[in-house]
Amino acid sequence: MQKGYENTSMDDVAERLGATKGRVYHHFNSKPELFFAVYRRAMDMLTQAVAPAVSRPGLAGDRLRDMAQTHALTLMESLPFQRTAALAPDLWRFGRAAEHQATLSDLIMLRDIYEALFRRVLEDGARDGSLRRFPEAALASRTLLGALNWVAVWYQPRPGEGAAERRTLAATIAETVLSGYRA
Amino acid sequence: MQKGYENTSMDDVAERLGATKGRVYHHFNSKPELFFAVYRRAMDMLTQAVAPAVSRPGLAGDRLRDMAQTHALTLMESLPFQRTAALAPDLWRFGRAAEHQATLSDLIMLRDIYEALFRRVLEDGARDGSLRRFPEAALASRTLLGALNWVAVWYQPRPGEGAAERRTLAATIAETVLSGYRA
DNA sequence: GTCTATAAAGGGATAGAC
DNA sequence: GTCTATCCCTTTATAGAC
Repeated sequence: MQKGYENTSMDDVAERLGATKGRVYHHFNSKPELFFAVYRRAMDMLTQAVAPAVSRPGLAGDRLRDMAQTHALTLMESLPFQRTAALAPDLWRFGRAAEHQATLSDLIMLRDIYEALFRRVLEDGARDGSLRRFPEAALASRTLLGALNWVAVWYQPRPGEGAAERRTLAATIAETVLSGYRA
Repeated sequence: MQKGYENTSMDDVAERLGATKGRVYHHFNSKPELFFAVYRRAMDMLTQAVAPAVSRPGLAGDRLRDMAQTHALTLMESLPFQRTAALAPDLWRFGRAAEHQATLSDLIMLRDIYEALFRRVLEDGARDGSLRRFPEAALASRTLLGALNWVAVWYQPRPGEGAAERRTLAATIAETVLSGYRA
């Protein structure tokens, strides 16, 4: 999170653990695999937090607001994982080595599945009338997730900030994005 | 744009030019300075394209829509610069070396000034009634720019796409973001 | 499971010829 | 202004002791 993937050496990782590289390499075969584990966990946390709202009964507009709010909140509460993942949106840059292809496809699938949750609710909303009807749901879900994911980059906990403040912030973000900027 | 900053060697850059490193180093003192030049040009293109709409007469809501649309269009039409810049939002990761501090502060200032253009119009809109009133204009401008900048990551020209299609896409994006997702 | 020591490779940067 | 040749450091990864 602090220096980015490329500028963090395995020695840096070990030092943070108060150990040496041997320990790290005992648990992770390579530096990319360590990153992949971080990325996967970031996605897992998001999916587990957000999925319940997808299929809950009620208007799609309300579900989408809950999803957006939960997404923002989860970013804030697992920031080291989420910022690391958010700063590497170009996952394919690892793709040169054939050994990583399978893992990469898997992670990209996780991300696609996650984005599809939002697309689905957007489409639900077009049907039940609680959300606008977009010519391309993919475009709408991308701008929505773009606004939300950017939180992982700029968010920094304020001194003394607690869970309640974070929830309020997440709610404000969700409300802003869902309702737009026009009066 | 293709491999990211860290995974692109100076030899790669030279090869793309059909030359060798000597040529590159004749024009840029170091790899970071080459990146800084790319980043600066990306910001300059955005600022020059968007600034006119900021102080134009008319409702802030209309100006903000033009700004958003122009921003998205500029991202698409100068994608190699913009994606490179967008994939390095954590500029401070270059900051270890004292020699770069001045340049970095300068670039971060450019980015802040640019974001301030959006904040200013958001505040204009709160006054003239064409935009919502936000408790924190900074938060609103960030989610707005998050949605827009994400375009630089996912956008890929479609086969045969022309300037007209791009303008339409940019307009749709701006409209989506400004008006929100609710019906 | 963790350490020390070291191998092996890559890539940023420079010197000097042309 | 560009090229060739090379230096040198960083960093990934492994071997083998404990």
